[in-house]
Amino acid sequence: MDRRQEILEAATKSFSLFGYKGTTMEQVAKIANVGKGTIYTFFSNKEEILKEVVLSLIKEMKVAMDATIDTNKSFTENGHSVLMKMLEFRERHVLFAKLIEEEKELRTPAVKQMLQDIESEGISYIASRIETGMAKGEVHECNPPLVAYLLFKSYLAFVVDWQQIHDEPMSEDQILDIFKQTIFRGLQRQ
Amino acid sequence: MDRRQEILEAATKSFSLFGYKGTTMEQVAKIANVGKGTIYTFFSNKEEILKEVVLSLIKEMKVAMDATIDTNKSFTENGHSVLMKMLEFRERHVLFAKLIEEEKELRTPAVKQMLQDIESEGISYIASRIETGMAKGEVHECNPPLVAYLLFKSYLAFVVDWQQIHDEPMSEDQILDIFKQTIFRGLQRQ
DNA sequence: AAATGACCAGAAAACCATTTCGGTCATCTG
DNA sequence: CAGATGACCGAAATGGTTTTCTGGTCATTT
Repeated sequence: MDRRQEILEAATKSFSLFGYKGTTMEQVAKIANVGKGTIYTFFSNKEEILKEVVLSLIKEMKVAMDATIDTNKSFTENGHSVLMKMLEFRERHVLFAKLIEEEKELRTPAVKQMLQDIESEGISYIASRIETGMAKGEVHECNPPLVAYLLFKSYLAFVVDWQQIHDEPMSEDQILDIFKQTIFRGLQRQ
Repeated sequence: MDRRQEILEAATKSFSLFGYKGTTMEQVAKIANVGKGTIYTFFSNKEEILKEVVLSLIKEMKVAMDATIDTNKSFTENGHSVLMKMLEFRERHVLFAKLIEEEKELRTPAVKQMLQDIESEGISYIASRIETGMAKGEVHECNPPLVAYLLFKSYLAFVVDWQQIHDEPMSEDQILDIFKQTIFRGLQRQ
């Protein structure tokens, strides 16, 4: 198998297990069964590896979001599902969750940047959903990236922030309700 | 003038200047022109002083929000003004800004708690506005605390988070637009 | 009776010796 | 001789020890 790929997989494993900071190049080399120097013939530095690993992560996330979309369902239903899937992915995907933890605890700048990139990709995805909704006439004229940003941050607030203050997490039904009563109702045409 | 009040004012000054952690009891005593021991005849400990100081801060914030409300204006207009005022207060009020900075940099637990309390008071205030809007029939039936939470978090996202990624802050007009097109439209009756 | 500041114990800071790690490159090997 | 390797380097992180600082107390003073 090609060495470049082996290194990427080794790095993914190690990042998932020990985080970015907690991963040493020696460690990656050992898992990938290559010498440390070999890594540097494929990648210019540790951060480049993280970038590439995160690129796959983003692809995975998009696949997961694509899978939730049902063309027969309404914009609201699909929008809700996609946003919930994105946030589920956030906490279930081992590497993703590890990076979030690391950003919170260690504040590793490289990790912060990566998380922003992932977030921004997620928001773009939502924006494209809004655009198709607009094209279909299901959704009012609006600025899709802004509305996508609003939706993402709002969902994040209810799914993630909420349970950090209140004892129990909000149920998905409750979340759907509140958004149907507010943002989705505002977006819906007529 | 009464010593208790002097101590509170001294503490407010010092907290504003040096933050909670950066303030020593000796410092407060000196500014208040009392002996250190005297402080403990009025307050059981440092944290109690912070709590009391924050109580005034909350009062100030409520006064500022009350002042923006114009009973002739619509729910949307008032809601927007109140939320913007709250966020303006957040960054303009010296002590408030200092506490936010301290929470971000030092993560002082006592400060985190205080900020949560302030936030929760702000949200309650919005919730009460929504209730009166509902009573007037201007706003759809809904769960005011949840909607208030949504509004607060969304405004925070556009006012605070936005400019941490994008180069320039979003203009108030843009913010009003996006909310008119989404949440406020969803809330508005007919 | 109220105020005070010297005092104490534990927390934080400062210091520094030692280790670790990302990245390089002279050497090796197939 | 092209590609792989790991010993090596300087910078950064770690950890352990000493010193300083600070919240809170309380015997003494006013």
